[in-house]
Amino acid sequence: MKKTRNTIAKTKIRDLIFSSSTALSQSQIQNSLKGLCDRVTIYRVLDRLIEEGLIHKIVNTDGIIKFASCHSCSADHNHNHIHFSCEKCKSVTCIDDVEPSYHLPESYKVTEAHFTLSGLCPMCS
Amino acid sequence: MKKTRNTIAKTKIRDLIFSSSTALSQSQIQNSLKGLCDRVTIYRVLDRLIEEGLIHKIVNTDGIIKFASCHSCSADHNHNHIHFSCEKCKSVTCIDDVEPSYHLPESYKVTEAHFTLSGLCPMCS
DNA sequence: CCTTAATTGCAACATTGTTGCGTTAAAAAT
DNA sequence: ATTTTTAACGCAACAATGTTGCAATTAAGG
Repeated sequence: MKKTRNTIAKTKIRDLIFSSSTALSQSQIQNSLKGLCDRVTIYRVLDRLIEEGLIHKIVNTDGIIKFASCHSCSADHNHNHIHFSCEKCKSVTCIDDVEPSYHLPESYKVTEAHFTLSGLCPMCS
Repeated sequence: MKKTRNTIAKTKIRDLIFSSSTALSQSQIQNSLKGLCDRVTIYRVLDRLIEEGLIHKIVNTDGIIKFASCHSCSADHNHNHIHFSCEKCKSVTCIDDVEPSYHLPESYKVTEAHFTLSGLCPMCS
């Protein structure tokens, strides 16, 4: 595959996501960077970080897209863990090591599970 | 609360959603209506139908927002059922009567569960 | 039929995300 | 250390989705 380069923007964005306890949206990242790079660059860097398997994309219950680091899933790269979305502070957190269970009619072929619980996080409750 | 009126647009949109086996997006509805009303009106009608408890909003795994009728949940109005999102035909279906199970640290207060499985639907597999 | 306020259309705007293209700058090669 | 290659960048433009204000329309009750 293509070679990738380590640029200032990429390093900063990766560090931001990895040091955050909650998932970050593109706009949150943009605000943190305070003009370090163009808006478009952030989108492209995020795409690359996903391709490289360093972060994953989360679609929140309100439709807002967030990005979080892959730590627990680095081995088999499984994103089927639970996400928690706080209705008050809007934070999105990956709850590792808790896999949801379900059952479905045979006729469906499941490849991925997206499971988000919403309510109040420990900070807000 | 405010009184609501039955308009042509509202009736048509409600019928569309109720007669569909899968959840519909705003753009799908707009295409079906073929200029019956303005784009803005569709958004406002959808908001009203949600307020009235006739339909519910689903955020799909790709971030696209869809709307489906409330049938099984009319009694206690519970939307904590599973949704299935087909990766091929992009259809979103409510799987009724199947509630997912999970467990979470005590410190979280859960009010809603959003559970979507993606893969291939019976038609596409 | 008349009244009133819920609903609509239109224009304008905001946000989010994408694409093309010429320029810049990592990182390998010399 | 300098040159070369091309990944990555900034900028402008565009597209899709959703929201808001306001004047005009119209459903529904009296």
